[in-house]
Amino acid sequence: MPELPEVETFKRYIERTSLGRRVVKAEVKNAVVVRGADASAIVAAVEGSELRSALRHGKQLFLELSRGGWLTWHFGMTGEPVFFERPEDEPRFDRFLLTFEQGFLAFNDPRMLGRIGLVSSPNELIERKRLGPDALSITEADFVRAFSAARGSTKAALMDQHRLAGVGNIYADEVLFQCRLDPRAEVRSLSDAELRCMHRTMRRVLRKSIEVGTDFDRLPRTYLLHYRRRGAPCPKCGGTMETVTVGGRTSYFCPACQGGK
DNA sequence: TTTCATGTTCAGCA
DNA sequence: GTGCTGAACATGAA
Repeated sequence: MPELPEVETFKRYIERTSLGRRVVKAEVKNAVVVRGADASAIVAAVEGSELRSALRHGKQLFLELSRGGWLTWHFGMTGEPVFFERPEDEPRFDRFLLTFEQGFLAFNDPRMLGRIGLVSSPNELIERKRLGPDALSITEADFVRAFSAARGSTKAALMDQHRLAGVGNIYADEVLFQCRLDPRAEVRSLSDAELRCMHRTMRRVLRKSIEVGTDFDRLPRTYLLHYRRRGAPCPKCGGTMETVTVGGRTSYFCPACQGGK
C-alpha cells in the first residue's frame, strides 16, 4: 500500500496508538525484514526504549527511541503497521513485533519486501540511500530545477527516489493524468509551465489522499486511480484507458487526454 | 494454473 | 556516469 500518503497515514496511526509507550519486548518474527542489518542489535536498542517521536521522509518512516537511535521502517509493497490490544488479534503476516506494557505494534507484511533497520539519525539513512527531498517539502523552484536536469521519461523521473522521495507508481500515474502528460514523454521536452503543473498537482494529490486517510473510495471520482483496469473508461473523456510499461512498471493512461506530450 | 501487484536493487547492455 | 530492461526478492489474490 505504501507511497508517501500511505506512509504519512501510518505515521499518524503510530503516533496515535504507540507513541510514549515503552517497549518491553521486540521480536523478529521473520529475519527477511531485517536482512542486511544486525537483528540482535535492533532488538537490544528497542527493548527498554519508549517510542519518542515519528518522522517521515518520502516512503521511509523513522521511530525515535528514547535510549538513542532510530528504528527505520520501509513498507515495501504490502507492509503496514498494526496496533492491537489482545494477543489473539495479532495479524497474519506479522514479521516484527513490539510488545508494550499495554498493547502490541506489528509490522505486518505478506510479501516481505519491507525492511526494518536501525540508524543513529534519520539523515544517516537518507544520505546512505541518497534519497531526494521529500515530495511534500520540495519547493516549486527546486522541483523545476531538479526536473530540468533530468533525462529519460517523465514518469521514471517522478518515481526516481534519488530525485524526489515519496512518489510511486499509483501517484505518478495520477499526477501525469491530471497534467495531461504522457508517462513516456521525454522529461527534457517539458516546459516550465508543465513542470510547475506537476509540482502543484503532486502536492494537491498527495495532500488530498492524506486528508482522506488514503481511502480511495473517498477520493474524487475524476481521479485516474479508480480506473486502473484494462479497458476502463477515462474519467475525463470516456475513451479507453491503456497501459504501457515505463520505468519497469505498468502505467495506466488515456491516450486521448495524454497524447500531446 | 497463470498472471499481476502502491518497491528496491542489481546485473548486463547501449 | 546515465538510462533502460529484466530479473530477483516472496507471497497473496484474482
